[in-house]
Amino acid sequence: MDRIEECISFQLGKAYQQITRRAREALAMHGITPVQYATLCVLWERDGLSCADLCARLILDSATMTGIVDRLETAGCVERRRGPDGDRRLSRVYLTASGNTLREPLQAAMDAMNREIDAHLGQAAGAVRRALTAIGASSREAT
Amino acid sequence: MDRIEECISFQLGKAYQQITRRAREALAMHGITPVQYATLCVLWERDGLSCADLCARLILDSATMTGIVDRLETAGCVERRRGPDGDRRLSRVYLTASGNTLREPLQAAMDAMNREIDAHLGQAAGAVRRALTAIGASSREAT
DNA sequence: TACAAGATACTTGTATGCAAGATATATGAA
DNA sequence: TTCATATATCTTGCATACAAGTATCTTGTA
Repeated sequence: MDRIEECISFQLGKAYQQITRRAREALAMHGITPVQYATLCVLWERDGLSCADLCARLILDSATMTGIVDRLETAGCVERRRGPDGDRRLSRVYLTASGNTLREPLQAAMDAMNREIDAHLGQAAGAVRRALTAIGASSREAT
Repeated sequence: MDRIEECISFQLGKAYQQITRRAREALAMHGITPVQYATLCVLWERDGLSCADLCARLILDSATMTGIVDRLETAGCVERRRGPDGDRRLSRVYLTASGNTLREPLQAAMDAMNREIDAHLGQAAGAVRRALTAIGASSREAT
């Protein structure tokens, strides 16, 4: 394990870097970043989630989530609402009309990219997906 | 591809996030970050490289490299030297005694982690490594 | 030689990502 | 009721990561 290029942690990081770069380019014309897309994705599936819900789903720190929602709100894609009735600590995140309009083009772009990666992997795609999911889940419950 | 968890780009990102977290914990006692370790790794193999050499090897932006070398220099692991003889644009990065002392414990910690990941992947390790390397290399030359 | 073009490192601005802590709110026990 | 504790979000500080631009130096060419 002398050369850094032979470390699986390095290989994983560079693969991630490359995919992120391509996603950034694919989404740039809409002014959305990859992480912002992931956040919108969860909201398209179920609107009005709290920041804590989004953090759990996207496996992100609450400090990171605050900034992401801040920028999505500034961009006019979502808005925070703190219900005067419910728990006033919670700030629920709701899609705006603009946020919903982005769904079709963004999902089309990202689906195309993900399909391309799968095609690139060929028969190994299933094994790679299982391996990545296993690594991602490993010892997260042990924390 | 409705749920973000099913996108390979998301799975890749979360696997990377998990590995980075473990590497950060393994290196924290030495005050070194994962990227700083990768930089030292390259220098242990060949000392006195320029920033451009390090950028090419680690596939990083020169702006990122400046900050990493800054912090390694502040930590006393390396020092920059601009030869009065050679190309004065170049600033070569040299390991200090302290930087060399870190080699054994850091490589031991990271080798153990990488072996653990490989063991976790089992028979799929080879295919996963090849897939990650292929993704990492894809269309980088096309830029 | 003198200048255009390229290379090298650095700076600035923005966006994650996490650690640590602050603030406001809710909830349970005494 | 009242206070300790827990929760949800936000703030601050630091470390990547990249885009865009700057300053300095080198080199090829007229």
